[in-house]
Amino acid sequence: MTPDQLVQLSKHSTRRTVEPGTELVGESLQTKTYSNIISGVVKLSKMMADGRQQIVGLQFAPDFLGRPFRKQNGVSAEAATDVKVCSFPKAAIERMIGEMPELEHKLLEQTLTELDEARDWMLTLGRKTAGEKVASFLLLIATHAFPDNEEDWVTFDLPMSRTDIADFLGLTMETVSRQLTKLRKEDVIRIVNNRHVTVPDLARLSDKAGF
Amino acid sequence: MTPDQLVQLSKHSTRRTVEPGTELVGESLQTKTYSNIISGVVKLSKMMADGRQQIVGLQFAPDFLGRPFRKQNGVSAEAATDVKVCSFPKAAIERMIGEMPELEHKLLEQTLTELDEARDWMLTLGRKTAGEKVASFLLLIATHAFPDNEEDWVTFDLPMSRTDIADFLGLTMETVSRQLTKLRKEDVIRIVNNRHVTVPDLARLSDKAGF
DNA sequence: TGGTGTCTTTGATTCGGGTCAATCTATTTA
DNA sequence: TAAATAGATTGACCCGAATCAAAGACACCA
Repeated sequence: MTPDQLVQLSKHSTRRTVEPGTELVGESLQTKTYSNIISGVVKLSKMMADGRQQIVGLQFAPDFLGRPFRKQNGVSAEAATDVKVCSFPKAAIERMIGEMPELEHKLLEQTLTELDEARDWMLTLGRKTAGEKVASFLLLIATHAFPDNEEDWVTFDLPMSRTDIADFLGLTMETVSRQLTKLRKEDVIRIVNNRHVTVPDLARLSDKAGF
Repeated sequence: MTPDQLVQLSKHSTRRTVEPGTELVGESLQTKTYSNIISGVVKLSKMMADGRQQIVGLQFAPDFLGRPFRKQNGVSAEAATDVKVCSFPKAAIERMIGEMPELEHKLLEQTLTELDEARDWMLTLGRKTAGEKVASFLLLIATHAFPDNEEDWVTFDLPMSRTDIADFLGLTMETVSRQLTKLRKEDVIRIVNNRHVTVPDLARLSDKAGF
């Protein structure tokens, strides 16, 4: 959004910081607010009746969180890391959208981006091997953590646990762990402290991801 | 869209009917037009360098086809059945969107619907078994073919081949065939002529799909 | 200092779906 | 009517990832 729009919005806004695991949008509960992510990572997930879970998207700052004009379609949003959000009442947003067409346009742009990302991920889920999936995940985090990184290497913290990664990739925890070990042994990545990852050569990781 | 909007659009439109297999939006080629699907089914797919393919969405009448304000993100669109489309030049649409905010709103609505469907499918791809995947596919076609069917049974034609179904479900042709046979033996479905399917009890199919 | 719980890694085994190959069924063509 | 072709089914076997189980690593706290 433009600074102008943000100023307008901030009049009705409340800020808060939440811990990993906090439910931001309940699966069925009617949320009365929309939010902007200031910092941190939010995971969107769906669950089957028997408990099988699939993470269907990750949202990074400065994404918008919430569904104007829609009930939530069985998706729940939960903080993956510490997350700072800025929330406004549903009514305020919907009124503002009516007044400012650009706002709706921005929303369309973000939704189209999310749709593209969802479809990319469908290819990953449906057609890639476990090794390619894990590499794809690392690449996704690497590029989103530093969107305009120009170097051929990166270093970053994984925003989630092995179990969450598995739920994002349609694998088990054990398989994720084994594939990470494999990438580590091939020196495609280095890991310290289970969470901190260094990728010395992004092109090599990209190869492993199937591109 | 409203009849009014459609009349406006039709002034610049051209209609055509294409055969199954026709490429409607090339993966990289800059398409100059947007289209409305009048009838038929269009499949959207992504392909990896080595030929692995994933169908990432199906579009039915009266969906809109094309990406305003966007380059195509490596997705190609191809007629699955005979398809009637109504196309307009890119410039005409983008001008009209500027003039009529409702049009952009409609577009946002459709995009949100597609996003929900994509995320539902991610759960199917990532977490369901082969049997559940095939049942989910049949259910998807059944509900889209007759969106406001009130009966507990349906009968319809599959809009695509076993290979296409496999590419949609992240399976092989052979596995799709085996699972269809299994459902047939359990009398969850009946198939004549490879394409024509009857579902005598939608609730039972729904169970098989994992709901 | 040691204990407790959580997360991760590693190992052994199993199994669902893939691969390869043969057969069947329809439709088209001669 | 037969031959050719394309799509679908079925069978035998194999492999990648799941499952089950144990051990390691680390933080937190008594």
